[in-house]
Amino acid sequence: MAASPPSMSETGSKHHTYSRKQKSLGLLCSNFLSLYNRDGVDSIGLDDAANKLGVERRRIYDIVNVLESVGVLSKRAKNQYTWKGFKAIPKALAALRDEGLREKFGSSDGSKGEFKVVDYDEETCSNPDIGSQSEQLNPTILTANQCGSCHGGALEPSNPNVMKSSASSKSDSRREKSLGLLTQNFAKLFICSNVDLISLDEAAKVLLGDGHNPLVMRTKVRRLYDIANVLSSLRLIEKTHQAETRKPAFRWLGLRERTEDSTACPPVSTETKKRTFGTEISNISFKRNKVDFVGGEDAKQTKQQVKIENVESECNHSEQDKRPVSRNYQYGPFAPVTVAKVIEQKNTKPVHDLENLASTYHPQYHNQALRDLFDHYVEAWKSWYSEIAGKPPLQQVS
DNA sequence: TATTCCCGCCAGGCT
DNA sequence: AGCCTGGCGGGAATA
Repeated sequence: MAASPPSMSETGSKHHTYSRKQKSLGLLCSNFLSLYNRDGVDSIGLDDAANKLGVERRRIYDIVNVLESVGVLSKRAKNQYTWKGFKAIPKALAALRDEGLREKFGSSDGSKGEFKVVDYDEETCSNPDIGSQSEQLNPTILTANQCGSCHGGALEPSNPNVMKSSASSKSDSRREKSLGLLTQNFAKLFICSNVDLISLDEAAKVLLGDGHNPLVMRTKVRRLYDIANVLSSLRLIEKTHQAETRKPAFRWLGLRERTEDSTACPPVSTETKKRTFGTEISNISFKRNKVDFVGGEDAKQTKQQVKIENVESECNHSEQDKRPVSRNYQYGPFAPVTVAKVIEQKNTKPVHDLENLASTYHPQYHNQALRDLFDHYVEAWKSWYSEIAGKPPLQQVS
């Protein structure tokens, strides 16, 4: 349950303590995005990011890996990443979808919203999975069938059982557990199937196949939390609850929205949602039990329980595609200094870029629904861009 | 009590 | 050898 914000926990009343919310990965990610999502940014140094954000490098790696897996960044060299920006997301997602389909990932079994993770193989790769409780999580079913067709990026041939020849099975094994790959597979759960809502437990099960043991599951779920936090900052997903069970779950937002007019909705104030990442204080490294002297500042987020139920109506955060965090983003006391001035001066991206992109990159889905979906994405982005382009600079909140 | 997820150890790879 | 990466899981904060 992490969903609702308690009210008082982090208020100043807490003289003491450490509040994990202030150091959440999601918040850090939001700050990261705010820091670099602007014109003129091309490369990002990890040290620089760590310094500016006041966190250790280790945390930056987590963020960067997830962002890279959805296209926002790409690695340029050691310690250096290239900022691709949000505009790269549609393409990255489309590629994932395409790839997932090729892998038959998430092919639905006809019935309803269920995904069924492939018995991937069919010809080349035999289904490895499950047998061994040997412990190793069976390399994700998803990746397993990438043999051969896999291409660079985070998607690599994986399952050692399947691709046994590989010399570096060790590093393959490491890679197949990588946060980046897991992120992509997690995203595929949504974009390659009609699943709209899934709990991290379920996601872990799906991603692990059936032969999971509890420890492996637990670890995987922890990672999924990390990923979910970052994706939430990107507003690619949002946290809600499953209707009946009330179990916490994540809903895919993707790039939809705005299609069905959501103009009425208030811009997604990042602060309206429960533990929405990205709204609170920035990260800095205080030890867990150290005094939390920033406490009071962010307290104000009185949140309301997420109204999950009305899922869709949830006004679509028209903002979502408006791109996350960057605008009306709030920093806490440790906000990167450079950000404030920067935020307001970024918003003009030519729509035609999008058009080019759309026309150059128009995957040939065999399935009409998918084609529509792609077009849908593109439209959403176009309107977002044009909207921004026509607006005066935003104001910095706080 | 269960869920969420920060934190930092430490192994593997690279320079 | 030293630095960079990043998997991993303990255990504390939160719900």
